[in-house]
Amino acid sequence: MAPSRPQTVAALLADTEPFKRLTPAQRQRLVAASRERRYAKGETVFREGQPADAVCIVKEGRVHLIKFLEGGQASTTCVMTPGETFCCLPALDRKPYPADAVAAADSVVVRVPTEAFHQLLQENPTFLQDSLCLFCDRLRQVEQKSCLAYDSVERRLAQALLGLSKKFGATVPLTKHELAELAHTTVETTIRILGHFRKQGLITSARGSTTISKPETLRRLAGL
Amino acid sequence: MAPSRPQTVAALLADTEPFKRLTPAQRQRLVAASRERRYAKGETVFREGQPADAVCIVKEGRVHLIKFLEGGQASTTCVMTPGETFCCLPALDRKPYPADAVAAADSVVVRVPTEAFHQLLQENPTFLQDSLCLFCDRLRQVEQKSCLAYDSVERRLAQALLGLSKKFGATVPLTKHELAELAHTTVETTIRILGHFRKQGLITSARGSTTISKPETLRRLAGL
DNA sequence: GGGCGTGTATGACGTGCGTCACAGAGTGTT
DNA sequence: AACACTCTGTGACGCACGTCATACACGCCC
Repeated sequence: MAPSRPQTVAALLADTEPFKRLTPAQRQRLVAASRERRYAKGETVFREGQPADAVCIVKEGRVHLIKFLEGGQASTTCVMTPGETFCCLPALDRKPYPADAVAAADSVVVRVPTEAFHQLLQENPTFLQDSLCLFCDRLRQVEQKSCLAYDSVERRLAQALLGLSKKFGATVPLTKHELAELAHTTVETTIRILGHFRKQGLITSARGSTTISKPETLRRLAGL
Repeated sequence: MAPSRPQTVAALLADTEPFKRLTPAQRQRLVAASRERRYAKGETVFREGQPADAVCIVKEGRVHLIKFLEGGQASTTCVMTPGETFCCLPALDRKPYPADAVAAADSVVVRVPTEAFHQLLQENPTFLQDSLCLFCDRLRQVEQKSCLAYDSVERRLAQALLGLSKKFGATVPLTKHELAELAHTTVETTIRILGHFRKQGLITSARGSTTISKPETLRRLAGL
């Protein structure tokens, strides 16, 4: 069997936006051009400012998109899980990657060359339309999120947990440190506030994971 | 002369993104469908959640895009000046307006019906491409900005001033209250920090405006 | 076993900035 | 002139949260 396992990749694409509505033949063209790569935990997939040579899809593991603020403080803007596509933005406007991408666990990533993606955009108005809608959604999300930035840490943490539970289910496999980077705060504050949540019976917490026991109450607390 | 002054509107469109590269005939079609309206200071152009019936271009005055946070606190996300187009997002995905738009001064706004805009998108791949690029830029901007949210108020104010000076020149005609809403802070803190800037000779300030005297130093302070 | 790195936890301390209270200066309106 | 309203400015106070120090539990490697 070939190391790139093309049939599996095709199945992955068939199930992820914006590739869902492509014909099998079109998908096959992308698959043929794309390559699969394994990243060890902590390894960098790409860096902010690099020319964007590929659109990426997570196949296994977990990849974090990270921005570095003034003073070197890391802030993860997004947690990508299997089946999620990231950075089609550069494929549309051919500008560099807007953030760092780092494997937060041992991961497998499918890389579709920007060229192939872009060519398909030109040829296929439906694909263009779908990509566009994906983008509009993303823009709305980001605008929404930038409003939450001014909430209290308690709220941001509650929202981070709820967002992650959509991807992972009730138990979220992130360390407190990773949660802190997501909620733009420090580990200490994160631990303290999760402590409050625990005392209220909203969550239970273990080494490397925290599980939500009362999502409703947490949602109220998050202001949603 | 007709009250909508079509020839002036055409000239306006010819000079603003994403309409620049349209042919005069195509622009004329948009102009014919669009309407000009005057808004008094404080008047609402549209509200968040309303169906988006028009793409708007500021012709005179100043329009603020405003989000209301939990607790009713207003936060202006964007200051639109003459020649700027706002809310093409809903024209692309046909979803509601994502924010309130309020005239911050007596203003004149050209409203291009979403339908006309959308139809042109379908017919004209170049126009679609240009709109797309405008969007990608906007997405990058917003992502950038959402990082700045976690900076100190001092930095956010410095950045707000510098950003505004690109549109208005050295003297920025906003009240301290408006600056506060832009930097997501309170009037009191804004006044205090502008006070520091003034003592350092970076700015001078008057009723309803502040003028930047040392943009370089301010830029350093803003971390840019 | 003993070291070492990482994740979790808790306390003490300082501070940026929001909140409240008050006041003068400018502008418009009757 | 008198009043109301907005804009600007200053001081006092409190609190959420960042910073620093310390400690213990767990896994990994020699």
